Amino acid sequence: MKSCLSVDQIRTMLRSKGLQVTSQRVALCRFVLCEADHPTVDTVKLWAEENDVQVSQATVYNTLNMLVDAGLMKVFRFPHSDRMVYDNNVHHHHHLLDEETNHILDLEPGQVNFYAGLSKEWDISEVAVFVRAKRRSSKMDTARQNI
Amino acid sequence: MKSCLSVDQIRTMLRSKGLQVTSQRVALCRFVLCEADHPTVDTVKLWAEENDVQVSQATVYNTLNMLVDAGLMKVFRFPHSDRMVYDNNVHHHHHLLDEETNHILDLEPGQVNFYAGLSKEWDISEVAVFVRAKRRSSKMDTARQNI
DNA sequence: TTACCTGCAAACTCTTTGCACCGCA
DNA sequence: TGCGGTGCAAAGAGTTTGCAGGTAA
Repeated sequence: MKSCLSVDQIRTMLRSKGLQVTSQRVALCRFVLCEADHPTVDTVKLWAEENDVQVSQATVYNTLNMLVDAGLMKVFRFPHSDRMVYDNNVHHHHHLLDEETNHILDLEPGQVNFYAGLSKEWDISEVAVFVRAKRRSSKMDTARQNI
Repeated sequence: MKSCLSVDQIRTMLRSKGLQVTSQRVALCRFVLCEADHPTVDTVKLWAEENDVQVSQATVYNTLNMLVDAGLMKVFRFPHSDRMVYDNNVHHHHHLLDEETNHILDLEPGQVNFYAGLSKEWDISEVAVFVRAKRRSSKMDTARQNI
């Protein structure tokens, strides 16, 4: 999760991308670029209602998709859900689903080592790894698994 | 892709799962369990129309979901599409999307080696790997990549 | 002032469900 | 004949779009 951005930083960021600054956009950006963790449209709409940010569902969709188009967020469709999931981590990474809380955690590429025995005729452009797991204890270590 | 099943084999298979045998089910099973390659409901409905198999869209959905419930197929939701994708390979495996044809190919677990540097507190229950790739030549070899 | 953003509602897409009819056993 | 499968249509869920009015620059 990124450290929180000020309103001015958000305004500057939007302008630098050629996007108009509106109160709804600033409010949503502060939430989805800083506070929120893999939000869906529902999460964002609910947050807005609870924080007296007046915004319609359509504007939530439009704003999130605008941020994706501007390269400030990514959007994913995961196997466990039929909702679009937005992510303020725009770098290449993978995902882990905590099966108990249904929360998504980012896995940095360095945490995942992958070897594909593919024919060289295949030019891999992207690999997406989605791990489902449950927490069991707190010992730090690494685990090797064949999948 | 499995070798094709006879009508009698399909009837026997359905009965052994306690499922009633109907002409629509036999026809759809022959297609989705043998011929079809990662079909969606649309693919199946289109095939039915082109092959004079009279079946409604609802029955296609119901039949495919019945086969999934019976353990004869799996269903996936992939990142590149908002459609359910059905698969007659019910064993654990991964997927490769041919970005040019949009076809899905199965990757057997042995083709994919995966090492996750997770804390031991995580008990991994499933790993799904989704590879996007383009074909480039025909030399057989293996490729190592960090993801 | 003008371009474009917002809110609302309706449209759209994909999937599921309800119900009368029909077919398998 | 009876259970349950089928077809049709409608309902649901999630997302996108069209348009009138409002706001930023």
